[in-house]
Amino acid sequence: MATIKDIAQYTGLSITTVSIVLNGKGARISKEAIKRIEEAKKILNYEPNMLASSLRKGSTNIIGIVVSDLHPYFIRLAQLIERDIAQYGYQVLIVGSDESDEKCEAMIDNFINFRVAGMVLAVTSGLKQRIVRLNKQRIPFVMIDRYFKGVTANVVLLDNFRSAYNAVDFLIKKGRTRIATFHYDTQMHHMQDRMDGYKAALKDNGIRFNKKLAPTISFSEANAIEINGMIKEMVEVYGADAIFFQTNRAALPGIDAIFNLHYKVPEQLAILCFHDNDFFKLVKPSITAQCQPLEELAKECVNILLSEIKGELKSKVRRVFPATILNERDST
Amino acid sequence: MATIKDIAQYTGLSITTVSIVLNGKGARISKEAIKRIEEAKKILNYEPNMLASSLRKGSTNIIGIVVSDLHPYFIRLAQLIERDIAQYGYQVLIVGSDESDEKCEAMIDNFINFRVAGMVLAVTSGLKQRIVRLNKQRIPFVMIDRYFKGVTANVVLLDNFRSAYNAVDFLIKKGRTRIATFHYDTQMHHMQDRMDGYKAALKDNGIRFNKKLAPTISFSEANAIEINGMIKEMVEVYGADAIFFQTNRAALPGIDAIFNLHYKVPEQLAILCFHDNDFFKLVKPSITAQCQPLEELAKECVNILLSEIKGELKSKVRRVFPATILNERDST
DNA sequence: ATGAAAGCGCTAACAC
DNA sequence: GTGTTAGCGCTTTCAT
Repeated sequence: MATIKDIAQYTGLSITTVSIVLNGKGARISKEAIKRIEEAKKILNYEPNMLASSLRKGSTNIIGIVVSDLHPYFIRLAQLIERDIAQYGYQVLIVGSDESDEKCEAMIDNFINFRVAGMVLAVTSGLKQRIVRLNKQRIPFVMIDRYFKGVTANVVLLDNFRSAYNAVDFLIKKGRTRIATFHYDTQMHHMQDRMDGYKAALKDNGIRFNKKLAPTISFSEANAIEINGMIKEMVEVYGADAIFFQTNRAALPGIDAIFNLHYKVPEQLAILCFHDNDFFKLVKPSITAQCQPLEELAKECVNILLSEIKGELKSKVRRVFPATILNERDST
Repeated sequence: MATIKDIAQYTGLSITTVSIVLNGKGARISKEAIKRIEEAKKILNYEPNMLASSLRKGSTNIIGIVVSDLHPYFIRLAQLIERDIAQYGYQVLIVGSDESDEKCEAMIDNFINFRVAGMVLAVTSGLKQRIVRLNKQRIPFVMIDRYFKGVTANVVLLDNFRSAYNAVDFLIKKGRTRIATFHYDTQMHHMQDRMDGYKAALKDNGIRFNKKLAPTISFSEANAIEINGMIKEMVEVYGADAIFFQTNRAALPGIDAIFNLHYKVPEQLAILCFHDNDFFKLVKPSITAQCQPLEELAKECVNILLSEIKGELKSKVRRVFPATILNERDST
């Protein structure tokens, strides 16, 4: 593949001149030289080698995003981040770890090895030590949605406690008293916050927390058969009159189960999901869900990242975004 | 950030020795040296610089995937490709062009600038010349799903003609005679193939093609209001008794419209989609859709890419995958 | 078993 | 306006 050296030889100019022109800093170079260089570039099918230029410059213009899963929520977030940060000349690359600690860590390492300018991380639960080490490595990064207690780092997240609280409170105000949910077998604080919000809303409304209405399931995978059985038990044995799905990974098989069991929604059983989805308005009855302030999350990520890259950030930032609005539909 | 030079200084060994050990080729290096190097690596928080090593080696281990849109179909495909090609030591990076020619071309350029080992491309319609140039640049790549007539390149795709043919034939066998669809305003051959399959199935069953039942809409964006109006006209003016959605971008607002218009599905109007979606079985009535041989597509992509990278491919390959199976549900 | 040195393609400080 | 040169961090050939 052609190099600037080839262009220099072809045009009879020096490497420097070629480099200056190719980088658009050709103000002080003669029109004649510029023309010849542009011509040679086309003819030789020149493609700049970012490995070389980034190595030399000591940095890339890439922002690496590692998310736990490539679901629509994170894809959308990445697109918003991309849109915002493109103005500053950065490109965005997104990878998904499938909730695997090993993959997540490997992906972070890969980004570092490629000397990305910064990272946005929605990490898996086992990454605490890696995040601590990231700080030592002085690499600009922002955690998103997920964080670790006792670890100082920039973090941007939803108010998971408040969102869950509001959701459950909403159901109670609608007259529901036996609100079921799934408890996830994870150490991730964002999930614990949601569970705490659920419990707090019950308590503030004088309803006792009932463990039978919050059975534990796997966070990283949804076993449809297991979920089906649990829902049947919640409703038929423990009299659940509403289900609050904290994740869509469980909501999809869950809603499928509810429909197959032919419970009357919302009369017998109300449904409310933490995250919205395009299809929730298509389903009959349509599903009530919360909608997240993704734009603000993205904007804040970009702000923090840019300050961190420029070295303007004196101390780490923690931003929590207000509880989410409810898209009320037929299921509640 | 620490370099191998730092490790060399710290351990008192040479750069060469450190490099050999860090690359796991330390068979001929003393245990003692290896131990000291591993230790220094931890203490100094060393991270290899891929920019430098790739520059030196002349290649990266990255496979770049550019897709027209980050929807579930391509995400899934990318995951399958990743799984298959990881065994050969490659990593996968996926980006979406949002059906924009400029972004698509810029993303390909970026990958080339980073000297990816190969690319998988589902390009936008204006990229014909760029693909021609890619061939000249001798970069290993495989086109997927989308291709250009008259351009020699590796391509792996669904049998779009056959799939559409089978879908429409299926509807006819079910007794439908006035099958509507949307015609897309794009030059992409994969879409034209689908349209041709639609027409051929009608013809083979003795049904005349009716332009009123195949109005033209934008390929890259779905205007819900426009689609709503068109469906109303198809059904109420031109008596459509079935709709074949060739893309899910149109299917989502389309199905929404059908439900809102309260047509009886499938009695009055049958629905069939080219691509499946997790939610199609949740919707009432559930939506019949085709399912694509994604595993095979991914596997073939990987095979071709690996051969191309190794330089084993004598001539370009074109692989068309058999018509897709139908997931029959309540909407037909 | 270990080291010296060249060079991958590029940028930038400096010289003319 | 244009050229010379050093060096980014690494791998690899060739010595020792």
